[in-house]
Amino acid sequence: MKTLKYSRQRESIKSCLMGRRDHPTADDVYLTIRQEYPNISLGTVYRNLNLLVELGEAQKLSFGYGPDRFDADLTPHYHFICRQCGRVADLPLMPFSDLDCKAQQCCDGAIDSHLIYFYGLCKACGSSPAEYGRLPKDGSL
Amino acid sequence: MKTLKYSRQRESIKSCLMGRRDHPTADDVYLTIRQEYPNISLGTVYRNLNLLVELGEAQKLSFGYGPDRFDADLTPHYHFICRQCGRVADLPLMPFSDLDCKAQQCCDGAIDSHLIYFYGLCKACGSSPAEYGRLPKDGSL
DNA sequence: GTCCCTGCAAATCCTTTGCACTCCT
DNA sequence: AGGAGTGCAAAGGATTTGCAGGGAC
Repeated sequence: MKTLKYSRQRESIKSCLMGRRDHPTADDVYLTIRQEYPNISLGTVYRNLNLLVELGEAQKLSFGYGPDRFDADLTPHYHFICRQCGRVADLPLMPFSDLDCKAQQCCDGAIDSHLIYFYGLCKACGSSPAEYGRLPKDGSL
Repeated sequence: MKTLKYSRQRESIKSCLMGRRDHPTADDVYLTIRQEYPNISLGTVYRNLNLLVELGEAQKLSFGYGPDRFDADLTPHYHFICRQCGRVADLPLMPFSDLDCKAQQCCDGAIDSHLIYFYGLCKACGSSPAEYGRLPKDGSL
């Protein structure tokens, strides 16, 4: 088992992530941290974000559109993803505290957590559905 | 709006996906289809899998470990992912038919579906947790 | 004939990794 | 001193895309 050693960069990444309610990508975090530590590298950001996830201090959100997002908000909440513009929004309600227990009953392994993603069209996109529902190619996630 | 035109490849990809209960990656599908159409290209497989998803005839599963998976089983069921070995298993129970409605109440957009991922350690991995819970580097997903 | 679809290869995007060096402890 | 963490750059993996030719309608 490895021993964790303090690093300013990790501390900064952690507090950056905890301080925002949007769902930043690794690159978003990188751009922010760079204001304080201009020499930090994207690799370091990835390494530390992954570490935070492994330590259970953050969640990684992968919902199928664009790069992964990170979320330090560990209170029960779920996410809504717009199929068209890719926007990610919190859904504050529904603390399904017994969901893991229910799932456990039909599962061989030991469940410790779950993630729920809701998909649809956000208000802005609902009136103008794209062909096939394809996402735009620009980075407007 | 584009008009769809028939193609043998798309038909084969679709029936391949509908015929299997595992959760194949694009490459898995590619390797299978190649037995029937040795000249098919991976790009075509990706194009058609994405098309099937856009048409609502398949789901793309992105849960944060390894490449995306595809699933043509649209009946209500959720997935369990082993944090250590990356195995993906169906959880047959829990048809939360009212979940979208509940979520709709705290959401601006128009929800049309949801995906639930349960995480934990599968039976085989449960007895030997990895350091930090890191996944193995080999492709054993 | 027109336009969609394909195969191929190159390009792109995201993420991880090797290495030499630095910073904690 | 020892070893974990960093910056940099290169590598890696997954997915998309441009283009010329082939197939559906």
